[in-house]
Amino acid sequence: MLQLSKEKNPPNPLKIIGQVHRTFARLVDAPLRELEFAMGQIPVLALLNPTASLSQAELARRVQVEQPSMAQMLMRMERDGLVQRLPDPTDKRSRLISLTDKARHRLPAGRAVMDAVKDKALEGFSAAEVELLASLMGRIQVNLERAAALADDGGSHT
Amino acid sequence: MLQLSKEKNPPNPLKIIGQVHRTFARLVDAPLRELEFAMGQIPVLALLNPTASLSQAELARRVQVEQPSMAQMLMRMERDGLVQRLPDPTDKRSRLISLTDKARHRLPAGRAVMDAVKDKALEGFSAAEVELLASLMGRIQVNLERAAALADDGGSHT
DNA sequence: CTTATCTCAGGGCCACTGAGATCC
DNA sequence: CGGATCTCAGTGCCCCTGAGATAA
Repeated sequence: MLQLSKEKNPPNPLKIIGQVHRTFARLVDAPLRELEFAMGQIPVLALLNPTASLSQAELARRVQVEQPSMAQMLMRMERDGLVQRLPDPTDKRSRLISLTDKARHRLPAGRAVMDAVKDKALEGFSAAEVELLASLMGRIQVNLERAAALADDGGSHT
Repeated sequence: MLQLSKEKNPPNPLKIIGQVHRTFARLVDAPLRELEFAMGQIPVLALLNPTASLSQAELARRVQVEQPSMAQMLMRMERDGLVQRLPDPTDKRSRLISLTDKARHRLPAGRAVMDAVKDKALEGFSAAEVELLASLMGRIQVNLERAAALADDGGSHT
């Protein structure tokens, strides 16, 4: 049971990625909550910033979420006065989503929260290391998205 | 406003970490579901594997979750026949959690699912790159946990 | 009495599937 | 008609706080 050998288990980056994500989320949650933001909303807010008007379907595509998931999130955001949905003059099915003044004013503070925790996370990293990390993570994301695409339309043909 | 320059925005690894985590979760979710596992349960199963008996509080500490969160997760796992709670003979408050045969039998398959997607994610990575990535991520996790600890007990004394 | 363990109650977020209405 | 857009209804998972019961 001693296992003195220097833990030769191959390191598992995916595992640590999960932990980092959760810890980051926990740190960012409370301060964002005070701005009436939630972490998952930040990408949506960024897409609409400052005066863009996108449809629900378009937002879902960009954030890579199913449409009902996006609908639900926009409901919460509308409830909290962050976005408004205006009828699309060119397509009666669709409504165009845009930021409210409130969201526009608070978004910088939200970004600041995210950045502050990000900076803490990257403390002690050189610019080169940050770039290297981003590059490695980017490759992983590409790999996973390819696998996800295959699972979607390639998994059914047999 | 054109910003033709090749997006010189400093790369943000934390952002990509979130995306990777979500994509990974989506890929792993369906196959795990068939084994009646959920992704968040894997760490718990691993801690109990193969014949450990831990208390709810201990599990919560190890997985870094609040106790009621762990209680709820264990409820789902007990409902699905993955764990059992036996009275702790030495402490009448506590119950000791352990794996059922079913969970023990299926855990290897669950691990295989995780590993397969992990391998896809790391396709094209050299062993050195994997190790490097794990090391960088490990440093981030240390930084974030330090920040979390400060936020907990250091944030109240002023 | 203080502390630890667990339960109960309630809330919030994020994500999904399936079924339908409406409009292009 | 086929396809796109959005809504509605129902599920599931994971996480949290706050308030209590009970035992160490």
